[in-house]
Amino acid sequence: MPRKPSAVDAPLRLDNQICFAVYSAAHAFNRVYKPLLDRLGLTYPQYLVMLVLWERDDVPVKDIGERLFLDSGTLTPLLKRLEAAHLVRRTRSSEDERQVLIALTAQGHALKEKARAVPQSILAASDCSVSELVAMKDEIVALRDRLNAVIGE
Amino acid sequence: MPRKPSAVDAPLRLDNQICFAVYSAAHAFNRVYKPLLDRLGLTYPQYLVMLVLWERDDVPVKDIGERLFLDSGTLTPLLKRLEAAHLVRRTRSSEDERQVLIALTAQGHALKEKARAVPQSILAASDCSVSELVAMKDEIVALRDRLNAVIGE
DNA sequence: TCACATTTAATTGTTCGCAATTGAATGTCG
DNA sequence: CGACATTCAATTGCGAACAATTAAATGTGA
Repeated sequence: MPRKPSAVDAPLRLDNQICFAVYSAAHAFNRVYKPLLDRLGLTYPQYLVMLVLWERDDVPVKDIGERLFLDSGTLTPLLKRLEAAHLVRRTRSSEDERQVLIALTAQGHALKEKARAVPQSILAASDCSVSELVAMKDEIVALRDRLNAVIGE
Repeated sequence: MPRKPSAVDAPLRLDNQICFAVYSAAHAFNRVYKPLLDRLGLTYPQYLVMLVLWERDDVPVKDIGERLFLDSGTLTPLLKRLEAAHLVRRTRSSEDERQVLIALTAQGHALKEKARAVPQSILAASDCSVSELVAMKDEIVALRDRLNAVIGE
């Protein structure tokens, strides 16, 4: 009969790590998105920033960062690349000169229409019902929020 | 009464993206792991490599890559850093000189004992029962595998 | 008003992650 | 055996991600 793997080692086994499940799923998503986003000329993090801006633009960098859990060290160069691609404009706020406001250009707004094809393709690749995906998403968000609550306490 | 948000925009809303749930959960995990792994002198991806090697070492780079879904472009420099930290040894296989075998040093083996404290802390931070976490992990792995199946077809 | 703390982006340096390419070793087929 | 393809690791270049620091603008309290 097959030898049972040591029980004391179970907590350190790779396949028992939920963090690795999440980590590897994130990379899998990235690889599925890649060819879709190439057509839009966006990377995946850039796509996330555009999602935020398509909901509401003319917002400070900080707001985008809070929404995506990213800091200026990540966002500043990313936003400069979006500016170089003529998708956004970066302007100092006149009320508070510490803030840099990010606004969509006409091109940036227009890209939203091309982007509508993306979620459909992702749904198809997930090979899963919408309701199942929504349930999973809610569970993962709840876990994420519990993890974030522990940070900095 | 509050205006209902446009239904056509729902698929592009950030909070409806399961990919963003996964992406942001992965970053949240990373932030929770950071202080724990700092004590071991490891980054999170380095920790994953060590988990693989603690199960079985003296394996080629390729095997580690298949296990973690990473390629040599990521692993080669990472393994060189682990070697510089005296946790692994990198040796060309004599049977097949294309392969580089990764073996743990005594220090690398010893670090496993210190690492046993990590999963407990993560479980506590998750604020969730083991059975719930296992169920979520299995769902996420199944989704990941479906996504990976779509890639390259 | 003035010293001081806080906020906001930007910058620097290190480590991933991946595409694309290279070069050496090995396999395969005529 | 010999041309050819394949495999494997390493390399290069670019774009995140984050810690730590900096600098400027703003807020606060004596």
